[in-house]
Amino acid sequence: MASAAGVSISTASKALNDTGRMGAETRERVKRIAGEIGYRPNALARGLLSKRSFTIGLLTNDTYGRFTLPVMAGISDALVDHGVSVFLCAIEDDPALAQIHVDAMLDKQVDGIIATGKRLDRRLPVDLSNLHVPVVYAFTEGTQNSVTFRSDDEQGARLAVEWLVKAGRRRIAHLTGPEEFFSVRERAGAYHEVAGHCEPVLYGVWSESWGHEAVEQLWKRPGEKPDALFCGNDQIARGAVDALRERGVKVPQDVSVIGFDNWEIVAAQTRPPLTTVDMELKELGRQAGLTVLALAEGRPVEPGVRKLPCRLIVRQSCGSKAAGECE
Amino acid sequence: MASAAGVSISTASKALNDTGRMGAETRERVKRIAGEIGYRPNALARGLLSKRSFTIGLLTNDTYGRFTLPVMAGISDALVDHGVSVFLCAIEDDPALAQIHVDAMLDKQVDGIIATGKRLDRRLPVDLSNLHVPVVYAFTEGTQNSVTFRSDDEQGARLAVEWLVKAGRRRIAHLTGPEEFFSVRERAGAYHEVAGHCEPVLYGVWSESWGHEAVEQLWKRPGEKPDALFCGNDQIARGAVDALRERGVKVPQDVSVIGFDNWEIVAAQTRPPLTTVDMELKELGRQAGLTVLALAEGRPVEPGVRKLPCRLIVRQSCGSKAAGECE
DNA sequence: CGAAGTTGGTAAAAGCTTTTCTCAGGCTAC
DNA sequence: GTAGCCTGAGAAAAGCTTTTACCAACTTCG
Repeated sequence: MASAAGVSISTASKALNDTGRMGAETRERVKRIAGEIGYRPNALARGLLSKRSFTIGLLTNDTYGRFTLPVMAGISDALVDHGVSVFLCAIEDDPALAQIHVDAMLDKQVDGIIATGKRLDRRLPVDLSNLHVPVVYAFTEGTQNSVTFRSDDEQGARLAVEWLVKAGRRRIAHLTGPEEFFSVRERAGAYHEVAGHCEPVLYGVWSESWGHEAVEQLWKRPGEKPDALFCGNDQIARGAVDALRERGVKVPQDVSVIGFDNWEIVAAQTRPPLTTVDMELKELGRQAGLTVLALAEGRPVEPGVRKLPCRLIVRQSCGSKAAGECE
Repeated sequence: MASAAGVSISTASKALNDTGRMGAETRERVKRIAGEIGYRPNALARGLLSKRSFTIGLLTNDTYGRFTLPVMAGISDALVDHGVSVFLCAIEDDPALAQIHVDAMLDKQVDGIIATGKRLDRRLPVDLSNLHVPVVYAFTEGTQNSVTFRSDDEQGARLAVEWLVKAGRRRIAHLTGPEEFFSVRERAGAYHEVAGHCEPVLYGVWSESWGHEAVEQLWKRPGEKPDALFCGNDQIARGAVDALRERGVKVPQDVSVIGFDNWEIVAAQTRPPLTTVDMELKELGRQAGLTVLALAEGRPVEPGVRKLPCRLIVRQSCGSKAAGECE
């Protein structure tokens, strides 16, 4: 114990926390000795008293970590300065497992829970609505009166299509995932608003092979071919780019392609590298982290859904305006 | 408090923990009431006394999560039954950040730490050798007298090359990553042992474009072309397969290709899907978790490096023996 | 010089469990 | 009938911090 090294016991606490009255010299001495012997207060004991464990839980059903990892990075980034550590709990759509993890976190007196997933329109398989700790939802559907952070897919899609239009493209097709996904419908809606109904929307699945196949379908049709493809995610875009290359269609000279997600492993390795929409998941995580912290500290937070803007990542699959490759 | 509902205070503890002497009827009653009011003991208070927090830390510098996520899944899988939760700390090769996370974990009295990374021959940028909690290394280089789990890359490579040989391939080339990687040298060594020195080893970088370029190099050379490629990872393999397709070389009919890592997003989306070597990282995580738990409980564990066997995942890029496609 | 205020520090309680000790009452046995 | 034992349950301590209350000594002022 640090106090043994110094002179007292409760004085040590006050010295280290800069509270209470005491001689400046005593305070300094205690601090110095504490530093020398590497004293660090026991967070368990502290938490027992303060009702704050400086710990939060991150619950996710995203096994691949495609969405969870950036969110986690943002949370951790925002909270490490506040001394908060994060329990990561991967529940694989298994309600029983989810409940076990939630119980374990509550037992450990987490200050709050962030729920995240892989889909904006699905709930985690566990009810978090009546916990006595704050819950924030990020990239998953929240409950009534909760705080939910999500990407603004409509704005992201608009960004992409407007970029294509500005580049002079007029026959912009949209290849995307299953229509039952909320974000698919949102992105398609924005696409229609900006591009009109000149080209069809092709719904499919989230895979490269679907992107490949969709291009086959489009190019087999009679009449003019699209001069741009806005794809629902990077995998579809990659499949599309591969299919175009095999057909001898040049990207970006003949056709511009834009993806969605900015999943580097896919987007950056495509030839040419994909221009794509980044959902800024790290920023989303950062805000979710700060919000759950605010709630844990009792600061008021307005409930509701916060849409965070996406950002266009320009690579070579579309060419840059500056370089004039899109023209 | 549960005791208020029941009759006493310390009796409640004994009832719930099945310790001490007391009437069977009392014990049952306390348990029943505890269940009814949903009483759950405070893990902080319990940990303060027992010196066990039922919490461990996972330290990683693998930002993508390619290696960390499966390891984490294994750890969590093994430890959730024991009531242990996991702090995930992503340090990005930043010693200061790493130290902050380690300190935070120690403050929170973690029962142990698992260090993991993205490379077998690199240390994390923080010294964990003299902590007063057990440390286990998984997929990263450990310290003297530590327990380290790693994949048996030699055995994995042998598995792959033997499979090619059994399939009748004789001119097996090896495209791989930078020679300074320990696992690259180990895999190349095993390759040489099994395949002889019939074909060269092409060292490069861990990217698709290198796989692509390596195939160009090989096929530009005069003389017979390889009839199989053993690639250092799935990305290289994917680049190679793409290059072969563009040259009109059929996979797996003309050339068999095997990758390494079984990174599903790459391996399964390649056309044809890649046969590849899986390092069984989840199992590795499971064992690391059980080991750190054993150490935390004071059970003796032999120090040293444990190599875990890899497994061959057969997809279509090599054809299966059974289907006779490799012949 | 005595009363009031200031200063520097300690003692104690609280937070929640678990474990050990103690105690009161009922029982057995001599 | 009483000494000793067993049983069931409560009291208390420990684990580590923080906070509040308190106390002794010293200073200041009338």
